[in-house]
Amino acid sequence: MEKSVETRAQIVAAADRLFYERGFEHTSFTAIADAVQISRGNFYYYFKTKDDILAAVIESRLAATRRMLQQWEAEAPEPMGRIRRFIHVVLDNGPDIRNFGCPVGTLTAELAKLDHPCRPAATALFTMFRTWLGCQFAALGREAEANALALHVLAFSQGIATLSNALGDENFVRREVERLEAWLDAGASSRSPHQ
Amino acid sequence: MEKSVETRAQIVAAADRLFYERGFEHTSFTAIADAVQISRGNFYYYFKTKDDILAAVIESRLAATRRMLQQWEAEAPEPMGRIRRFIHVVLDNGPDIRNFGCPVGTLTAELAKLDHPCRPAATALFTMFRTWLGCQFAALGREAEANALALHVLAFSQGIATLSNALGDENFVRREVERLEAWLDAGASSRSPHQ
DNA sequence: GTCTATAGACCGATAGAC
DNA sequence: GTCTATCGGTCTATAGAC
Repeated sequence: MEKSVETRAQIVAAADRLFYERGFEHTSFTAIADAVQISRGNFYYYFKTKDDILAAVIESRLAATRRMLQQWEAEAPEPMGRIRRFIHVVLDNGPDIRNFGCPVGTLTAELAKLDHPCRPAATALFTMFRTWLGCQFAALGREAEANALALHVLAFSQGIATLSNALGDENFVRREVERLEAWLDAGASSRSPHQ
Repeated sequence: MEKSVETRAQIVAAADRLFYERGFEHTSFTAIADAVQISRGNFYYYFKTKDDILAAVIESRLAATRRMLQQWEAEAPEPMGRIRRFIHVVLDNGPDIRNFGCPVGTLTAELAKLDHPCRPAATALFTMFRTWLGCQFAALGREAEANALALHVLAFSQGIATLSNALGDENFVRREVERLEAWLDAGASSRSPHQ
């Protein structure tokens, strides 16, 4: 029983990475099974369909994101520092994003095109960030616009990730991160700096 | 001969749309042939491999983009109006972007994950917009930062498109477009409005 | 009779599913 | 480990215009 839990986790971890690097559809059962070094027969003991794996991967990402946000909260007690933490993700994960884009953005885009049943679950990843960012802006006394500000930060980051992936220009990423930080700093001190 | 050119164009048009709506990999030969109402055998008379179709589709998109930019230049003689035209695309194509994302962004992201030989060609679509936007900013007297400003507008639009597709929130799109326009207006009057 | 365009049988490989 | 469907891709046959 202990072993089965571990194997399952390994499958999810391998699928998670492969879905990110190659895309969901382009990743075959065989590729996942090979990565975990188990037979395809054994594989079906854990997951019956490919959609089941995807659901598990998304659930795992949701849990991982929740943990990451909690850690950010612990490490940065002030809302500004927390938001800055989020903004810097695109720099911290620079190489991955340059190679494969944002894991959230690219997955939701793919599932939208596939009209996949797991699409809402993937969207929940976005919502989790939005809610969290919204809370930080609310804590800054911007309750009324908290959601809009959160979405702005989210969208800005997505744009950076997309172009980083397309052009591979690290300087561009740094420049835009600075721009977003400057916007953030200006906004925290004045009431409505960017209308 | 005349007929063949027309059929070829129809194939490219159908593939273009299907690649956009369903993604490149998820679109089969059969699906394209069905859309054009020709047999699969006839299909191979025009294109030998799937990559050939993709290359033709990208080339077609490049040509279409070139035409669109020229039209914008004709319709809006001033750089500011032209840039605004670009910014408004995300509103003009609202439903498509909500359903399928940005055609350029989602294609480059997919090809990056597939490590596809056509990836550079797809990136050229981005570069075409960047160059054009850069020219407009240069015409505004911002030669030194023209490229950076162009990339900012491009990234911002990509972010809007990604979140529009993920969340389907039309109000968000309008809000962010206004924000970007405000940034543009502020930037044109002052030397360096955003650092 | 040649050339263009079309159709459809057919192939090996591999996918997901059980 | 086997099954079936479908994938991208190849091949040949043929219909009609010139």
